[in-house]
Amino acid sequence: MARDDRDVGVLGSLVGYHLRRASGAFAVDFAGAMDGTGMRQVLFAILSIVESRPGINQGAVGQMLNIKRPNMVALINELIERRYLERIVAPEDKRAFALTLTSTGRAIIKKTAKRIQEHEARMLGRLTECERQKLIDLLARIYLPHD
Amino acid sequence: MARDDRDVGVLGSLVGYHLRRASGAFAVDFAGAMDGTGMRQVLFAILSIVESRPGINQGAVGQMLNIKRPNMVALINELIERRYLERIVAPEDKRAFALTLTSTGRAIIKKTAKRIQEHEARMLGRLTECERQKLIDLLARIYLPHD
DNA sequence: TATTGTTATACTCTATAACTATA
DNA sequence: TATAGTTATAGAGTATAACAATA
Repeated sequence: MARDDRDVGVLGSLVGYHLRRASGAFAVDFAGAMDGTGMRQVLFAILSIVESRPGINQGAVGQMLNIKRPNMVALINELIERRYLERIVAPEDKRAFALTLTSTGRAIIKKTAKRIQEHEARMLGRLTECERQKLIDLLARIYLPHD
Repeated sequence: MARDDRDVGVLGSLVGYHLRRASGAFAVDFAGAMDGTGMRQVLFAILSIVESRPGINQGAVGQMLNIKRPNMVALINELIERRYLERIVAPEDKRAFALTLTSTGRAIIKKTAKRIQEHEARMLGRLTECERQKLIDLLARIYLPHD
């Protein structure tokens, strides 16, 4: 039973509510961890995908992250302006841009990844490693299409 | 191991990323479930708390939901204009408003709560009841202050 | 015709500073 | 002086429609 001063009514039985709160808490702590770097959750996500899939185009990145194409434009421009990404016209499709990390981009990933690991450890301090794994498994089964 | 066409790099090992995606998926499906009602996650959350704690003031609601006081103003106004909430000057503190549900407010909760349960069942179709409980437990341990 | 990236636009959510009225 | 609510405002995030260049 919830402590009386935390009782939120029927809300407390809804997974969607707790997801929203936990996700918000992560976002706030993430922003704090990135203080002074200009890094944001969505920018790190894009960089991570390009690192893993060099030459990918921005539409494909957006699809993987569920970001609409018009909203990708400013995000990619921002990463280009910061010299984290390079874009060249894709040889096999002149409509698309092939994205790759610059050395500056690799450096910012390395720098921020360390802080992000600390941030994760801070947020998950009351979970065992087993629970952490189970949490990722449960979350992925919520939002990923089934196999 | 992630299917190759879903590989997002280091991102995939971060709880914060999966939380963000799962929370986003819930938000989208919630909005669809509320189609035509004008209900939103944050409005339902406020109504649920007022239902559970009649006479509460808006600052206290905001604290429970982690909503800044300036941002509460428009939300409460919206709920008042829709006749879901009433506010009276709190007898014991003339600065504050005591919030209570109207009969219309109780009706919209009843109507939407049914659809929200269906929405939750849809989103959690691949989790057992045990996993659903465990998920709430893990999420609450992430964002709630420890006892 | 369909797709990639783009522009323009609008709405929601979130955050801070400064005000008012009460305490 | 501190607190409850308010106003004004600005930055993110997110959504749709329409366009140019290319497929």
